[in-house]
This record gives sequence, C-alpha cells and structure tokens, in this order.
Amino acid sequence: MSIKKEAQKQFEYLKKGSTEIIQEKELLDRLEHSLKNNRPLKVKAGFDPTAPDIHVGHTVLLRKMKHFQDLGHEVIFLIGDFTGLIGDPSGQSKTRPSMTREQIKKNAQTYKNQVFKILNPDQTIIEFNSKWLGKLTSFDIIHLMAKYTVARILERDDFSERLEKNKPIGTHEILYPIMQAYDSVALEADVELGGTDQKFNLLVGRDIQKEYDQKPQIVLTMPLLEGTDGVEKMSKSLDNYIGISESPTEIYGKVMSISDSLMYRYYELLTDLPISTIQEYRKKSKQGEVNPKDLKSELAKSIVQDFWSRKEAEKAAREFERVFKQNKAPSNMESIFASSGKTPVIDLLTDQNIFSSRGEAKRMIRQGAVYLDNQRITDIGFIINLSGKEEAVLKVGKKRFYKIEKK
RNA sequence: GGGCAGGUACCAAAGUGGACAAAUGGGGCGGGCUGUAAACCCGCAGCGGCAACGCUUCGGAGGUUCGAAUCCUUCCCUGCCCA
Repeated sequence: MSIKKEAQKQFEYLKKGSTEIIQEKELLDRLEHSLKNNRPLKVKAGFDPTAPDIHVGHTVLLRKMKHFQDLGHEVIFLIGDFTGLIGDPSGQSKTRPSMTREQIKKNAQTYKNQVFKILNPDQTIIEFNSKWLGKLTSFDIIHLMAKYTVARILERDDFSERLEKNKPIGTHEILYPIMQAYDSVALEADVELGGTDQKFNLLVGRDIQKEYDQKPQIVLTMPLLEGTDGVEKMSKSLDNYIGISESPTEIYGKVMSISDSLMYRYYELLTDLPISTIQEYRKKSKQGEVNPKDLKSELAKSIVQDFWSRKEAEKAAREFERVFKQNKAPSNMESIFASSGKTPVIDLLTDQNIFSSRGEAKRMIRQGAVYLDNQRITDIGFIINLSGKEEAVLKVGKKRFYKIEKK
C-alpha cells in the first residue's frame, strides 16, 4: 500500500468518533511524514491529578488514545500535577492545596491501574508536568506570558461568561491555558487530544508552540459523555458517573438506569460498534422489533466486559434479573449488625448511617421506602425482632439492600 | 484609595422588624405507573419529638428590640464604576 493510502487509512481510523480535528489536512500530512520517516507521532493528553478515579466518561478519550497506539504512535499520558494546583477554570475555582509528592505518586499509581485497562502499557509514556513547569523561574513565566494576550485568554467561553455575569475570575486561572500550552512545547507534541471542553486550551497550545518555533500540534477533540442523568457531563462531583473500578453489578445497574436516548449515545462512544449498527438498533426499537431494555442490557454487558470480563458481565446480568425482575435480594449485600434480638428500625437506620437523622428515617418509613424481608414497614415505631432467625434483609428505597446480622 | 451594589438552604432566586424552618424554579429523595427508560401523577425536604411543641439556621462577630434573614456597628468575601 502506498504511503498516501496508508496515511489516509490511519486518518479515517483516528477521525472516527471525534468532534473536530484542527486541522485535518495537517494531520494527514503529518501521518504521511510519520510513515515516510518511520517516526511515530507524539500524542499528548492531559489528566487532572486530583481525581484519579476514572469513569467511563474518561474512557472516550482513552479509547481514542488507544487508537493512536493501535497505529504505532507514541502516547503521552500527562498528569497535570502542576497545572492541577490551578485547577482548570470551571467556575468558582480556588487555588487548590498543593499535593504532597506521596499523594501524587499514589494517585498516579491509581491512574495506571485503571488506565491500562484500556491503554497498552508498553506504548504509554507517563509524564508529570511539574517536571518542566516546576522548573520555570518567575523570569521564564513572565517571558511565557508575554507571548499571549489577555484579550485572547478572555475569549474562552468560561471566562467571557463569568465576565458577563460579574463572577470572579482568579488571576491564576488565566495562567492555566498558557501553562497547559507550554506542556505541548516541552513535549514537542504532534497531536493533543482532549474533550470538546478543552478546545480552547488545546488551541492555545498551537499558538504557543508557534511562538517557540515548533510546528503547531494538531488538535483532536472528542465529545463529552453525558452522565447517567443524561444532561450534565459525567463527573464524580455530580454523582452521575460510572466508575471503571466499580463492581460489575454496579456498572451493569447504572447502565440499565440510563434513559433510552442516552443509551445510543453510550453505544456510540463506549463501544466499537459501527454507526450503521447503532442506527439499526435505533430503528428496530422504534418500530417495536426489539425491546430497548434488551439493547440496554447488551450495552451494559459490553461495558462491564471492557473492565472486567465476559463472565462477570453475564453474572451481573443474571444478578440484575434476580433482584429487579424476580424481586429477590441481591447475593451480595452490605452487612449491618443489630445489637440485640430486638431493635427499633429507626435506631438501626440511623446508627448504621443509612440515614443521617432520625427525622429522615421516619420520613422514609412514612413514605413507604423501608422493607424488612420484603414486607413494607409502615409503623415508625416498628421493632425488628431477630430472635428465631439468623438474619433478615432490609431494603431501603429501590436499590439499597442490607443484610441484618446478629451482633 | 474613593463611590455603589451584593453575600439567603445543593444551585438559582424571593423575602427587607412578628403570619419565616424561610416563597418559587431546577436538582435531589421517596411512592405510583413501567423496562431501575422516558413521560406523567402523588409526596418529602434543618435537628429532636408519635404529636402538641422545643431547639439551632439566612457571610462572621457583636448590638438594638418583647421579637431580627430583615435595623445598627464591625470584620471578611464578590462584582461594578472612578483613580
């Protein structure tokens, strides 16, 4: 195959699923150049060191990184331990407390364990940007900042919006895009990947690279995955995430709870199924040929399988059926202990921190949220009597189960 | 440095001496219907109490008053205008 054709093929593979490539032509050229000189591209993607818990939203990007690896390119997993001190401007950000070397190390380790469920460890270079940013003198920083203008920084949506709404913008925050851009200079990145929300920062990278007489990196953005609520982007703080280290049952359950429309989105971004197949699914479920619930189950299994195994995925599916269809208690429940034979439910619910206050516990019971051995408790003064049995199952709401054991 | 406007619950935002544990919307939670979907319907929403009721909340600290989220003093924080 000719180099041109091969480059075109790589290009198509990399483009799939992306939101935008700036510039497409440049990427194509550089792929060609890479093939011609047998020199892999340096592909950079940055990650926040403060939140080492990876969720499936991150995997959209990781999958794209993997695609580059599949083609033999060099992927740099950049941990922004220095820029993390600033925190990507996103609202009322404050300077974050600097992390100790140990914390950073620990987080990095956690990252590795998770990230390598997707990335190829042999083709991944892990870097920390404190390595070069931490060495910059005030003199260097002034020099660097002189290469950009406030007006351009303020073009960023987040800033202009805050300006408009009279919300505060910390001085340190405007440093963020420039620092991140400098990473690209330090790494001599050919390509930088990021979510669409990173577009601005990535573009600053191009500008700054030019200032340092480097070829501007190609920017490739990936869509942001919506969280399980289907509205906000997936994030831990919004508690709408599916963590990749979660148990198969949890992952499966969370996927099953997403809306039908979101399901197709997840299919697109979290599986390798071709778009045509997903369209087909959409059509079939619309015409009633297939139950969307079954499609969702397939999706859930596929996602579990990515982080666990086919076997675990099947198991999670069976467990789900068991609990939510046959209305049986899950096979694995958190154990709580009742102090004696007789315990008032309210005491149990609050002592075990199932609810934070007695008032809340009472409210929940009044609202019919609490079941003991599949029997709804209606009396807030109800006393659990364990004598005569080994254990009982306490169900709170639809999803929370506890095994009560004797102390 | 000067002038002005603000800081209310998870968020947004009313309230400007008693009827305020604090409207409304969003989010959240619970129940119903379902496929742990969507839509829809009903309900909950500081802490203690079965309840009557009591206690602690409206940036922080003091004060005035029978009584304060509301008035005064002071401090902290944010924005705008001027320099």
